[in-house]
Amino acid sequence: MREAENPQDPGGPSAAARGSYAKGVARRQEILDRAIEVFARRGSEGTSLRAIAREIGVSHAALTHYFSSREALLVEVYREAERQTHEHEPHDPDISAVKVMAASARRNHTVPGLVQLYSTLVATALESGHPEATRFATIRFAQARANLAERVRRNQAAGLIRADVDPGTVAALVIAASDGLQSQKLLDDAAPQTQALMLLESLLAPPRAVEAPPGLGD
Amino acid sequence: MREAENPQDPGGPSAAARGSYAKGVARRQEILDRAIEVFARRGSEGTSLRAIAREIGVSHAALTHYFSSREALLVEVYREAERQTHEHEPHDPDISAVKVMAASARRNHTVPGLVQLYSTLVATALESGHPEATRFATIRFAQARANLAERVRRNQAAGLIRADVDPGTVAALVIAASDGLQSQKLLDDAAPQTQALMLLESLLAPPRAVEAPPGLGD
DNA sequence: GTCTATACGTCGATAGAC
DNA sequence: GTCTATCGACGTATAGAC
Repeated sequence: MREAENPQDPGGPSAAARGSYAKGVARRQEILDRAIEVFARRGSEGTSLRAIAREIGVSHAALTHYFSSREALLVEVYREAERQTHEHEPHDPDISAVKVMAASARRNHTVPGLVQLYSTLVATALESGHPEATRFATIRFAQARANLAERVRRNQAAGLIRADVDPGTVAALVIAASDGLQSQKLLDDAAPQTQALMLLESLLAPPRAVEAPPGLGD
Repeated sequence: MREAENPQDPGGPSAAARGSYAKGVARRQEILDRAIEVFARRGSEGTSLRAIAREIGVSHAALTHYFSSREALLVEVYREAERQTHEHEPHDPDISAVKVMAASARRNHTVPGLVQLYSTLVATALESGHPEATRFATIRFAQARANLAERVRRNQAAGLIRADVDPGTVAALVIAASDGLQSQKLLDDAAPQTQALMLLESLLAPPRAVEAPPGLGD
């Protein structure tokens, strides 16, 4: 998803392997880590390039040496924060698609500012003229749908999800529900986020498990 | 989903609140109408206070005479645009909750920039320090959930929706799915927005209609 | 390669003249 | 009621120090 078109955008692991950028990569990583803290601590008041730089103790211009724009930095901050919270994840291939998204939502909720940042990035991506956010969100949705659809197929083979639904459609629905519920929950803590996801899970279960006692259906 | 609680006032200046300045109210409405056009025509490049004012032909300071802040103007523009697209709506009380949201989504999609504006407002509302956007989004979600839950109850009484699901939870799920799918669709026109909503509709239908051939179940 | 200093144009908000 | 003027903060761009 990234290409190293210029020296300030190492992106991939190959940049570190080159050796001469080792310090720069480390510094870049440090900036990212500090930026995540700033986001968590200051929320929407820490999102400006100058505010982040101020808290880190460098000039705002220095940040543009490592990130091509504020938007690119925001995208990287989100990616890194999410990577860190997801990295010690058990990934059982037979957990249901809804449960995977619910667990992801629960983890995201533990990082202050992360859901807000995600929401901002998606909103930015919808506007024209913001190629970095747009690329981020487009790729993210495409990957999420593909991964989740594959999981739905496995779930169907395992009898966890009814067989008469299209995996790609289920994936889009589950992602939309999870995203939308996270926003509702943030605005109103009483919003039934978990219940709604559990409801979706039960609706997607094979019919006999939900509505008829065993031995009657077939 | 829609409400017409107070079309000309929330957060607004004293002119509208006092009600005695008919010309001021008319001017305010004119500004709103022109602003909607600007949004549709210029998208994300027309959202600044100064850009809107430039297109309308006044100074940006003039806009702050009618709207307490850019954010308040944006909220009013969204409300007004939605009101205009929803106003000749048939509102059959027995249309399913999902169909209502699907129809709303379809209408919103016909107004350029409207979904983007909504997404921006919600993202802004999630950040602290933006009381006008936060109030807008909070009220909107609360009202939408209440209205939709009531509709779900009617749908259940009419046998359109299975009786063993909680109306409030269904409402939150349907709203989240609809919102999330609109974003996905805007980023990738191939996203199965309609199919996913139809899938949700069918999953919410009473079980016997979906999963067992007649004469077997009961 | 890393970073500071500086400048440019735009932004939302506000004060005060007419 | 609307303007002009001005403020501080923003993202971006560039020159050049080390």
